[in-house]
Amino acid sequence: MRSSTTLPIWKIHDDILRTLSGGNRLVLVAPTGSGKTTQVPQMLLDKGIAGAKMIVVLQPRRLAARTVATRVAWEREGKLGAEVGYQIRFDDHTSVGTRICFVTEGILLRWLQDDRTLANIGAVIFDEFHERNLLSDVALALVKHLQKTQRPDLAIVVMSATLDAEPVAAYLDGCPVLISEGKSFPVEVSYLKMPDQRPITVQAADAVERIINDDAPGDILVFMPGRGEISGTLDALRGLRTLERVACIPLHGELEPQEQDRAFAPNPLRKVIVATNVAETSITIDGIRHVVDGGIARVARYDAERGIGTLLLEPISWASADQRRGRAGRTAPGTCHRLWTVIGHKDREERNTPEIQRSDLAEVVLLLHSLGIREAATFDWLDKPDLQAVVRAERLLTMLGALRDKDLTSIGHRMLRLPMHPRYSRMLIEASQRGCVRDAALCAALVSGRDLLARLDRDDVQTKAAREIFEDSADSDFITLMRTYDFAKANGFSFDRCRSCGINVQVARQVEQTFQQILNAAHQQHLYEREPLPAGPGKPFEALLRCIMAGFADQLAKRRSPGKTECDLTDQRVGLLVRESVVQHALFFVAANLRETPSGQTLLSLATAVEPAWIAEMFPQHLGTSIEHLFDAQNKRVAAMRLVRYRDLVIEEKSQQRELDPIASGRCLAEAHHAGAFDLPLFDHRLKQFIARVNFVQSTLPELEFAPFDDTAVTACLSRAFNGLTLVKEAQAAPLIHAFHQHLDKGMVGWLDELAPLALPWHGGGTIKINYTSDTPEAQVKLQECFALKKHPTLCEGRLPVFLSLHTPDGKRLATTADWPAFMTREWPKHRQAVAKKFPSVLWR
DNA sequence: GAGCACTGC
Repeated sequence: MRSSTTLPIWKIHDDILRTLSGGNRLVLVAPTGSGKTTQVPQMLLDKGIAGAKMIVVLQPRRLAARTVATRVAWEREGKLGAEVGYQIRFDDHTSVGTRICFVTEGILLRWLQDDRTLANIGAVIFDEFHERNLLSDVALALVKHLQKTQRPDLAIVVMSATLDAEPVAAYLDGCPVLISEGKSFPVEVSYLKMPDQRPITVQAADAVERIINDDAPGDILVFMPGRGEISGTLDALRGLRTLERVACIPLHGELEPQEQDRAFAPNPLRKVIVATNVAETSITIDGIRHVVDGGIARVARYDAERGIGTLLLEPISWASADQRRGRAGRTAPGTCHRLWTVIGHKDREERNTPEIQRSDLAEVVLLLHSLGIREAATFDWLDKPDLQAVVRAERLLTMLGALRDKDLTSIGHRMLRLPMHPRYSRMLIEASQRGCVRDAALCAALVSGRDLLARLDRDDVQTKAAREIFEDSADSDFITLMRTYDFAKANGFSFDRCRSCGINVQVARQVEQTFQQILNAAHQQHLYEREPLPAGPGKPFEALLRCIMAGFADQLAKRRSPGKTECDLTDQRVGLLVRESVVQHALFFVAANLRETPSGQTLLSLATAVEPAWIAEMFPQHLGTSIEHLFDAQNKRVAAMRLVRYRDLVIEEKSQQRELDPIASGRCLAEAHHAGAFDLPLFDHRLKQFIARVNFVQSTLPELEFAPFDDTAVTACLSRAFNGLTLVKEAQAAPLIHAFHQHLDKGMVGWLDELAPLALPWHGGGTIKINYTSDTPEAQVKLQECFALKKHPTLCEGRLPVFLSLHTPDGKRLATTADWPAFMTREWPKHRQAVAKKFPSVLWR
């Protein structure tokens, strides 16, 4: 055996084994360089912790699973795949004798479906758990559940590189926590002295310049949120004011492997690597001594309310910043330059939002159902998912036919055996009915990984032209992808031929593998038996288009007008079809991809043209027909329409003027008026006074129970007035007051005249008019006529005074009063002299 | 008139 007992983790070797001999759970905090990944599984094996069973080590990435397994097999001087093996997608290096097996998270979840008790596994080790991936959270929850129910002998070890172990330990019912040293070097952290408003790219280039001019040796790693910012930083680095020449290298996930290799390869010049989050977790580069941290990252979030994903620029958490800092101390002491202030640091989140709280949960909820867990929302999670997200997942699974009343259906059972999102597995099941399994499997494979086609630069006409040969159908963007794959395959996945069309060869190869795997799985599920249906009179690919619709019917979009990209979706959602889509003309399509931009627009992509009739055939339960009266603004009239809706989205409308309903038509006109579609000249002062008087009496004497007028009541009265009418012209000529009187109970109109009369008797046998349409009832009176008043005039049986607006003989308002006698004694003396002087001909008291 | 980090069966 090639012993590695000098690694720091060996210092707690005895503690680890004592804990696991006495109990079945352990949380192990061990930073990078401790040797935990390679050593802990061997310790468990040599001590016999798992008995004769297998020790499984969960890895978040395929590459890590393979390299670590290789390393451990070498240390134990065995052949890879014998005592020590690994299994990842497309690659199984295990045998009956395998005792330590490194697997990716998806593999363990597959195993769980094949054997709910994991009968041949004695210990599960969760490595890099601090990353909090969706599937590792799910796996831990399920393994804990299993341990508590059928497998108390199963050992669980959660390994985390950060000290933040308390929540996991508490989740595992307060299990022991052991802490190991790492083998890393101190990293000196510095912050901005004050906030800097310049672009982050420029700031980063400045920081790089300072490091170089300080004569601090070693390579530099710069963190940026995305490709745009990376190239911006590289541009800024070209203006570097240093004597030393450096090699500036971009690094992000979309690069071809050989391009990524530049970051690892030795370089005669000092390397300045400008990277996305890949360099935070997935990729480790030796020799980095300095980190420049822009402090922001693109984070995927999921709006469960609307079922739309977003990619947001967000400040990174403390946990992320610490992880990034650590990248500078792997081989020697280093420095970390944070492009934010100490104050700004305090405002940041402590840790990242676990992926389970920002994901579409359809696949997870389906998996849980298959394991007999019907209530995903209240399951025993480390961090609970959003209830809305669970509800949405269940709704989707129900639409897809995988669940019925929360029970797994036979369709659901078959969907579970297919390694893909339930939308696509549903599509495959549909394909088996329509004889296009091959095409559907290819479509699923095409979207299973990274993008097959690289994003086009705005001005890259050459690639754009080369790509147009793939766009031979305007019916689906999937067909374009299929053509692209055909091309790559026909050209033997040649790097050069593919790249000139912007095809990512690596992805194309992966698609080929995925495609074969899916076909095999489909075959095992007997999804391959039906003969292709004879091609009907429909479109080419019609069967496939229908299958795609089966998976995405809830993302049906209706173009607002031909040639435009604005679309209406169900649930009042609105979206824009992306420009690159080939589906630029179809009135209806389903979008396999919905996402929201930071500016709040919903973008629809991966579109497939569909016919409304297909929806009617496939989802009759979501269809509703109704005669509705719609206001036709153009012709200024009511139109009776027969509407067919898929959920709330109108997919068919037909004029049905003969079935016009007089009451509905009147209501439609009234509502159109309320929405401001036309004016009503007969909605005059008299009517407004009537409404105001009723409301006035109601608020002053509520015990009389006058029915007040709000918007709804007004619209109801207008509906009555417009009963049987269809044209705006008719509505405008219709008498209204009677319909408003009917709003009150019989006899109340007369009563109203007493309580809130239109006019009050006045000095010398005349009357004064009362205006009720302002806040309080008010009358304009001549000041000199008021001197005859004994009492202030009132309304509502003396309950409220009329506001008297007192006017001088020239018509100007002098004052307002609700209490004339008081005005006479207190206010009038102040005005008297000036008024008398101005109007000497009047006799003033 | 517009846009995108990273994984995994």
